[in-house]
Amino acid sequence: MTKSGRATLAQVAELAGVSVMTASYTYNRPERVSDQARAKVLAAADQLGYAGPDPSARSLRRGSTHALGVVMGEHLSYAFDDPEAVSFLAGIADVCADRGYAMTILPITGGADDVPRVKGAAVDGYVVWTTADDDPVLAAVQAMRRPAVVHGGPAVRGLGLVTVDNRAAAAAVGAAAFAGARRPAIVSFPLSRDRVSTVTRGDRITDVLFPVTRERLEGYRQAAEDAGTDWGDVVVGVCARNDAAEAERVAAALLAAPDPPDAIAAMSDQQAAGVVRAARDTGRRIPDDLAVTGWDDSAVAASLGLTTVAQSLREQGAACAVAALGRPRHSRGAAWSVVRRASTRPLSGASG
Amino acid sequence: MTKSGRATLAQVAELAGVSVMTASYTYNRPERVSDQARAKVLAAADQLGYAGPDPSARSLRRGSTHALGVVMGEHLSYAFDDPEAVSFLAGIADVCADRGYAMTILPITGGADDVPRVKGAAVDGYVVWTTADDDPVLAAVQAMRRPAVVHGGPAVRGLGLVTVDNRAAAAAVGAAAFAGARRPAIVSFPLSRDRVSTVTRGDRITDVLFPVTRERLEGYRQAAEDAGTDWGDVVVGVCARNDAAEAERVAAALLAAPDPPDAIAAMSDQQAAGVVRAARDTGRRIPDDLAVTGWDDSAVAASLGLTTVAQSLREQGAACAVAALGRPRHSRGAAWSVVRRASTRPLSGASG
DNA sequence: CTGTTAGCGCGTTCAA
DNA sequence: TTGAACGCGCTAACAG
Repeated sequence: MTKSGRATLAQVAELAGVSVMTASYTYNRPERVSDQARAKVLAAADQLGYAGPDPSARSLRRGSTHALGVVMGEHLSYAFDDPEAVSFLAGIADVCADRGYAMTILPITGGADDVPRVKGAAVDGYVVWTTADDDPVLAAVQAMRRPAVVHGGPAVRGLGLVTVDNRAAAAAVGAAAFAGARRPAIVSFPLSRDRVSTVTRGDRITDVLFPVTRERLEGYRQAAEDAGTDWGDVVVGVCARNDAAEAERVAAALLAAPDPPDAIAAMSDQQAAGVVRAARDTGRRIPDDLAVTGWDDSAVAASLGLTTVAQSLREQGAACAVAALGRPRHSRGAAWSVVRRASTRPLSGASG
Repeated sequence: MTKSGRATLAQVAELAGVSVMTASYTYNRPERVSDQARAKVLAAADQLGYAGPDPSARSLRRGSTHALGVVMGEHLSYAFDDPEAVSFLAGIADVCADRGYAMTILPITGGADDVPRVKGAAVDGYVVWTTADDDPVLAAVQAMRRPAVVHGGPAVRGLGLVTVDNRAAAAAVGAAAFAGARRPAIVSFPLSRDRVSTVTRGDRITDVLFPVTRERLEGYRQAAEDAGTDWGDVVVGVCARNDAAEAERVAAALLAAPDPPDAIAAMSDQQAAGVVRAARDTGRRIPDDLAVTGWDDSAVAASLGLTTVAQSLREQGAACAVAALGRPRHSRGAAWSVVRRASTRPLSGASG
């Protein structure tokens, strides 16, 4: 036994009276070892309480860990509070379980030691959940020179990217949200990692560092302008997180303003659910008094009858994992579609 | 560079014109190296594209990985479909993020190679999600001789255990479920890992290999007998998984029987939600025609007004992680309580 | 089928 | 403050 109380393969071999390689083969290529030798090795291992080759030593020797690193952005524990993030993880898990890879979720907290933590994890590749352009974790992943895929964005040189066309999807669902509306508004994800929550107007928004948020805002802007409203007249409630409760508060604030919106495009079904609650609390009917759209087509969208963007985070997670375990290819273009339900007004026939 | 295209610390040291240890100190104890030497090392590292010490080599040398292994039982991807399991993972994530540990979820599939997969993961300790007495993964974890904690059960020699007193909690919530009932029934988790779904009676159930299921059945049995019903007269619908849709089908079957139940105790709020749907579909009022109880006090319990057992899987996950990262102590006795809502009949004043 | 050699990349130890 | 040697535990490659 070593000082740590753990037996080594060499000790097992010695006790069994065989060479170390015979012992190693017993675990790695049992068919190449005589039954007799194998039995001796296993008996010795049993006697010493040897549980098999040490995984770290094996990884060092083999040059691969059989583990996929997952970087969930900001604070790790939030990932499990966001149902869409959980779907994404499920997709990764599907692939990992299938290929026998461990799924190593890296402990991001938003603090200064995120980078050493990412660099210190023994993994063969990385999947990075949507983050901001200036997230230092991206450079850390890039520096590791292993296969890596970013979900959502930003695009990073050398890393793969799996995402839907957020701008086009936002324009499409925004068209449904803002059809026949005179005062369109937006409930948005945060603009940058400092996650300040604020109410502003379209033309006062600059420096959006989360690419997903930026692209969706661009799509909504186009939809608003197509519907005849200036971007400067579109009120945007920016939330700190993707969360129904906060969206409800922000929506309540918007609806209490002197010139309240009659259509709100949110960035997730969670947020849209909060908007719906705020609308009901102020006695508004949906969609007549307020049209609402979400994003993701989750269970809550179906139950509330929300018009939304359907996409499969689970499939996207799986695609990320597959790419990160092989050659990452830039594969812009996950599937999406707009699901029209009763939370929006009918589109007017012609656009003129 | 090595053949794998990756620079080593030795190469960095050579290029920088310093010894390997100076380069190593640059990364591990920067304060012990002169600014000058450190600058040379970092410049060389930059030039070679060296991303820092190799995690596997470092783990081997240090004897620790800074990663916590998580074994989620059966098929890994189901874990993300069960909201309570996700809460549990969130609790583990809280602790891991706090202590800078990676959270390595091991790829269990229910197949023969689960054991090598568990033994092959480079982790410092294990948290094992509730499983069956005969799950070979338990012996594998035990053989690793590292700190390990089982959630729920079974109790394994040498491993910690974090759980509520399922028997007592089931007896308590069962008392609420079966108060004033003449034909109590149960919707149960699976009995063993083969997960057969079946409808049976209490006295025909033997060999329950999932200890959590077994203990809850014992508690429900006590509650049924206290309410004056023989265990042999209690119908038990066994589901293959913890899932609202399956519970709904099973409940529908129970309710369609000649002598249908007037009270159903389920084993999760998910299941109870399915039972509620089945009850509504057959025009039953709750609790007058059918009393229903769940377990977990999740969001759905509140929204449906379910009487249920409150426990915090998140806290239990955190407790498991803390124990698995330190000395595991047998700590039976996570907190629980019964939350009474409108899905059950009032308890009769006296018992007699 | 079994053994020998030679490291994988790093960090502790001890000496300078 | 820096350096040299050694081994963490294992396995690929090559004999025999």
